[in-house]
Amino acid sequence: MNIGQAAEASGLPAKTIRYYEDAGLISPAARGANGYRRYSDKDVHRLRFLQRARSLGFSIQECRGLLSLYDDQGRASADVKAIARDHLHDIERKIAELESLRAVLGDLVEKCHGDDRPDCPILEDLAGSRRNGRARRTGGRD
Amino acid sequence: MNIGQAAEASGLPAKTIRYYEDAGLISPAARGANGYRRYSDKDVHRLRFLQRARSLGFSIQECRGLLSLYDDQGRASADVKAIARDHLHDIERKIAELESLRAVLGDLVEKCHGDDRPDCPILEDLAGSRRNGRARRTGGRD
DNA sequence: CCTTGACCTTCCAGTGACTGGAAGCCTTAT
DNA sequence: ATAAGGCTTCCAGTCACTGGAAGGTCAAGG
Repeated sequence: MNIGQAAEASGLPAKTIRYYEDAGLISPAARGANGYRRYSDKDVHRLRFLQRARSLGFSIQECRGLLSLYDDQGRASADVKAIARDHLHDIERKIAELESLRAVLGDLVEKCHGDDRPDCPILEDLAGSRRNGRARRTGGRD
Repeated sequence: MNIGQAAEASGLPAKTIRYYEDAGLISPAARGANGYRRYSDKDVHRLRFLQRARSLGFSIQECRGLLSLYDDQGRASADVKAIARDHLHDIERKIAELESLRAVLGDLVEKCHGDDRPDCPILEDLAGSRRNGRARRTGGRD
């Protein structure tokens, strides 16, 4: 099948499939006499693997690792688990960060009366007038 | 003061300050006879505003809006609140997405025994063998 | 006066993972 | 013949920086 069908079947845009080829995630597709890429069911299976892995938030690098383990019949499941667990921790860290942002922002949004008057606790916080309850940490970068 | 001091005082890297100037977030800094940028306390205050807003996850576009409201004495706090609330909703959407990922991944990680044998529920899931409890949706993009 | 080092300048390239678009070839149907 | 739709390549843009190269400036020390 051509790239369009492979895209349809895998759930990945054709552009993304070409990109994955460029990026070395998949080996260069076979070509027909007209120069079009041709995909087998096996290729599509691999593309779907990628689609699923990406939808779970694995990076391209992680997908590389997962695919190479998938191909390796002698793999240790511990290696797969390690990749997944690392990724899980990443996600948990991001959730924690976002929840802290949500707490602060939710607070500020709640405090702002949101009418046509100009005074606004949100701007006051941003401007660094720290005489509203919330403590301000210096530093504290990612 | 020079850009180094301004960076120190605002918590933003010098590179970022130059970038903000380029991006039109702040007006071009005054220059000394040597061509160095010079910053007043007022400039630093603005930089700190940006630092704080960015640390709350506001995009550059949103910072533009917040700054212009900050400058506008006749603003309506409702406009500030709208920006903040939109951003809050963004954050909440992201949290929800990540939590759903966490649920799936946590499940998979838990199921994988993680030893030196090759069979692995994580890879099975990615490969689309859907005979492990979890239902699979087709589509379901962002 | 010269050097060293820290600081500043500009400009260009790279990040991650695509996405959009231009310019042009291939195929099929009318 | 022509129009459509699909395919090809390549280039640029996204977002918010970040790193690095090449070079100018400044203060201190020998």
